[in-house]
Parts: sequence; structure tokens; C-alpha cells
Amino acid sequence: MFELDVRSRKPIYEQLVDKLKELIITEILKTDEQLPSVRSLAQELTINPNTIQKAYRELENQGYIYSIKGKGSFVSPATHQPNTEKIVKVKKELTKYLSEALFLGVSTAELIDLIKEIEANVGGGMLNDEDESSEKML
Amino acid sequence: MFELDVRSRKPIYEQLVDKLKELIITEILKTDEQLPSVRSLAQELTINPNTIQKAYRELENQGYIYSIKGKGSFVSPATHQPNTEKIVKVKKELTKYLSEALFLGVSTAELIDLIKEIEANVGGGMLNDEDESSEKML
Amino acid sequence: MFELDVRSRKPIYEQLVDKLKELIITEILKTDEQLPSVRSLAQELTINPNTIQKAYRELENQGYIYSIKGKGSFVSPATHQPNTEKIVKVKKELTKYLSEALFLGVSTAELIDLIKEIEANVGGGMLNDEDESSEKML
Amino acid sequence: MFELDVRSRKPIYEQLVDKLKELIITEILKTDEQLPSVRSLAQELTINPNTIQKAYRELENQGYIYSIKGKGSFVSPATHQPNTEKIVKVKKELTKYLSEALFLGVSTAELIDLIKEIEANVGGGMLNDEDESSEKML
DNA sequence: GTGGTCTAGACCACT
DNA sequence: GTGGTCTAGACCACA
Repeated sequence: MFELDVRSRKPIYEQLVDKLKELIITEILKTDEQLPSVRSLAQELTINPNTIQKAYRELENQGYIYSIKGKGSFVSPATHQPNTEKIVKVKKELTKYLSEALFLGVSTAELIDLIKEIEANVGGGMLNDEDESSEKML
Repeated sequence: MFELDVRSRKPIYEQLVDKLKELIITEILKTDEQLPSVRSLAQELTINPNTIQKAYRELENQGYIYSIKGKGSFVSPATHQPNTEKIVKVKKELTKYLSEALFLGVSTAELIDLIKEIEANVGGGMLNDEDESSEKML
Repeated sequence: MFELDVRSRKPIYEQLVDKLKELIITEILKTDEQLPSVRSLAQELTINPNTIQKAYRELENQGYIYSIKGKGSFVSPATHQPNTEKIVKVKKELTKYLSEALFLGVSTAELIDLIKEIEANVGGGMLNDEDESSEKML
Repeated sequence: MFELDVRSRKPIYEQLVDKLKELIITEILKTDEQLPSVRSLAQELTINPNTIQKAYRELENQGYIYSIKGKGSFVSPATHQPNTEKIVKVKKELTKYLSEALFLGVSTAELIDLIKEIEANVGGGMLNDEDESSEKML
């Protein structure tokens, strides 16, 4: 399920954050769906529960999930009130990596293709095709 | 000139690497142009020379600059022999941030515009041997 | 264990890199085995931890080890996907020293013997999953 | 004639030493032949005369050339009294690089070919085709 | 003058 | 406890 690379320079908790974000963005994890418990996930991945905890906390800070004491962690509904601050940050990163890609010889066409390809995978975004059923929970 | 954020979670030397890479990619720093000396830059930015050194070393490892002991540090010529390994890495990062941007509500059109805008700034790419305006800077 | 010559013209960290490379190549240090911690090795060798760090970092760059923040440093699995660039470099050095050896009167036979001798010590190469004697060391 | 790589990590004077050694070893520069003067070589290569000077001094120390004040520098006759100390050093380097080559996947056969190829280029040396004379050595 | 190495000692981030 | 970053200050090697 999760393929963590312990050899990576990137901290494990960050890898976890990225993976979970991806699952949420691609709507493999749907709004209000429950995430695996800290302990079960820790056991499954054979890593320290504190590491999972840290990843969940980070996701909560970024607004991707919410936690309820005693019950668990759940996927937040997509807010769709454009979060300017975050968008600015992401665009900054994008600019950095797009420049580097172009510098390394990747063509514009290739990059546009990449965007389109990704677009197809991202949960319809704000008009997310037919999830009408995710409105309970707190 | 360089705006470093000493409080950032990103190490100073990495910030420096990114800034300098940017200057090289946009050809504000031209091939074989001399970079500011370790010590002068350290003084200008009021950070430790070792930190600058670390950044320069990293840039050297990544192939962006080369250093000569008694002489200084200089911009490497762009190789333009596509470095597959690096490209794969960059594309991975791009995928991550592009997904996130789309999820945050940035439109595809906007992203394509971003690419085109960046493309205009990145060094002419392959052929710029006869650049007429290589005045020093910094 | 490690014999470092602090007076040598070769930097300490490079001596360390060479020694550790040797231990890895001869498989005295096995894949995924943990290296001594930066601090413990520094204490043992009575040199500065930063120097050890630098050596470890260099080994990481060269692909011989990998480091995980809160855990330690470990031997990378041998990739065995021939790294052309590195091979070219090594062959260049070999040519230099082989010429010199021949010039100094070492016979071809002697050199071939040297190769065979070394070959016997270098980790079996491809297939050594079922090594029976992987006791720790260091 | 000399192709020096100013971008190399290796100091220029060392590159010079290596090149000149090579010319002497391959007997392109014959015994007692005069080397170019420090100043003329400096001019030709457009590098600092001090750098040439340093290279020549090093070659003199290693016994490859000799200098006569007011006259110039000349190739030393090959001594042929096996220089144990040097041979030990060279063998040490060879062991290092041979190990690495084998580790990187270069075959023994390939290495032996390399030796034979080099042997053909090295100035007959001591005539050591089947040198019967190289078996003493401390 | 340049880059490069090393030390001593502090503090942070991750597990 | 692990690796990683940073500083202040010293000394060396190269051109």
C-alpha cells in the first residue's frame, strides 16, 4: 500500500504526508473517510507510532484531515475557498522545478502533457464528478 | 540581492543553492562567469564562510559550478546531455506539486501560462555562444 | 582499526572515505549494516565529528552508504548497474598508475597476480545473498 | 600539446606533473632531453610561471628530471635501481583503484587487457618483456 | 587573494 | 541517541 523508502534523504513522516495527500487528492481516500489508526498503521509499516502521529498532525495543520479524540482521523472535505497563501507557496515550488526541468532539456510540450495527465487523475477538483454522499460527521 | 531567511526550516546553504541555481538557469550568471568569493559573499550576507562553502560544494556536485583552488568559483557550461536521473527526480517533484496546485483550484490554463512564462526566462537553451552582453554582475 | 595519518597531505575525511569504501567493497561491512555513529567514531578516532560527517556525506554522494536522520548510517546495497562515468574515471587513474608501475620495473605478471589477489578479496560480486557469516564488526 | 583542464578538482601543477611524467614514461621525452623553459611553457599554456616551477620541482623531487642552474631542466636517465618506496606507494594506489574497478563491475579480463595495452606504450622500460631482473626487492 | 580542511562547541530535527 | 546545520576562528594549499 504505502511504499516508504527508508533510504531516502526525506524524513519518513514527510513521505507519509506526501503519500496520504496524494491519496486524498486523487480521491482514493474520500471526504470523511476514516484513516487507519496510528497504531495499526505503525504496525503495518513497522515504523514508530510517533512518526505516524507526526504525519497526521502535519496533515491536520495543512487542512487535509481532521481528528476526533477517541474516534480517529478523517479526510477533510475540500474547502474550495481558494487558499491564496498555499497556492502562492505551491506556485513558488512549481516555478523552481519547472525552471529546472526546462533547463535540463525537458520540452514545454512534455510538461503540458504531464499536467494533462495529472489532471485526469486528480479528483475532479471542485466539481468532483459524482461524490454526493460524503456529508456526515461532526 | 540574496534574500535569505535564517529562520526558515530550509537550511541556509540550501536556500543559497536554490538562489544560485536560479541565477545560473536564467543565465543572469553566464558560463564561466566568476561567482563572488566565499568570503566576500559570507561577509555580504553576514553568514559564516563555511556555510557558503557548503553551498558552493553542493552546486559543484550537482554540476552547476566548478571551483579552482587559488582562483575562485565559476559557472559550469550547460552540458545539455540530458541527465535522465535528475530529470526523473524533477518530474517526481513536479507531479507532486502539480497535483497539489490542481487540487487547490489552480486551473490547467493557469499552469500552462506559468510554464510559458518561465520558458521565456530560462536561458535560451542550447545555442547562445554569441551572446553580446555578458557584463559581470553581482 | 582505522589508521589515520593526520599529518598526511590527504585530508582526513578523504582517508576515511577510502577506508570505509574498502570495508564496503571487501564486504567486511555488509549491505544495510549500520556504520558506527558519527559521534562514536569521532570519539574513537579522536577527531571532530564534523570531519566524520563530511566523510559520511561524501560516501552518501558516491552511493556507498545512506543516512537516516534519527537512526544512523548504513551500507547501500551494491547497485550493479554499471556506472559508466565512474568506471571511466577509475580506468583513467588505473592507466596512470599502471604506466608508472611498469616504468618502475614492476612486471606484467606481477600486476596480473595483483589483480587476481584483489579479485579474491572483493565481495563475491553479484550473488551473496546467502552469506552465512554476517557477524557485526567494528 | 598539453591539455590542462582548469575545471578539474586536481590542481594544475599536479596535472602538469602527470602529463610530463607520462611523456617521460612513454619516452616521448628522451633521457637528457631538455624540457621547455618555465617561462616559455607558462606563456604557451597561459598559466602562472610559479605553477610550472612547482611542477618541475615536484618532478625533480620524484627523480624524473634534473635541473641545472642557468641551463634548464632535463629528463633524468631511468635509474633502474628499483625504488622500493615508490613501488610500494604505486601498488597501494593500484590496489585501491583495482578493487574499485572490480566492484564497479569491470572484469578481470578487461583489466588484464588494459595492462597489456599500456605495456605496449610504455617506453621499452628496462626491456622488461620477461624481465628476469625484477625479483628482488626488499 | 582564492578555495579547502579542521576544530570546538551549540542547537535543531527525526526516530 | 541519531544525523544535520551553523558559527567562530585557525591554518594550509594553490595561483
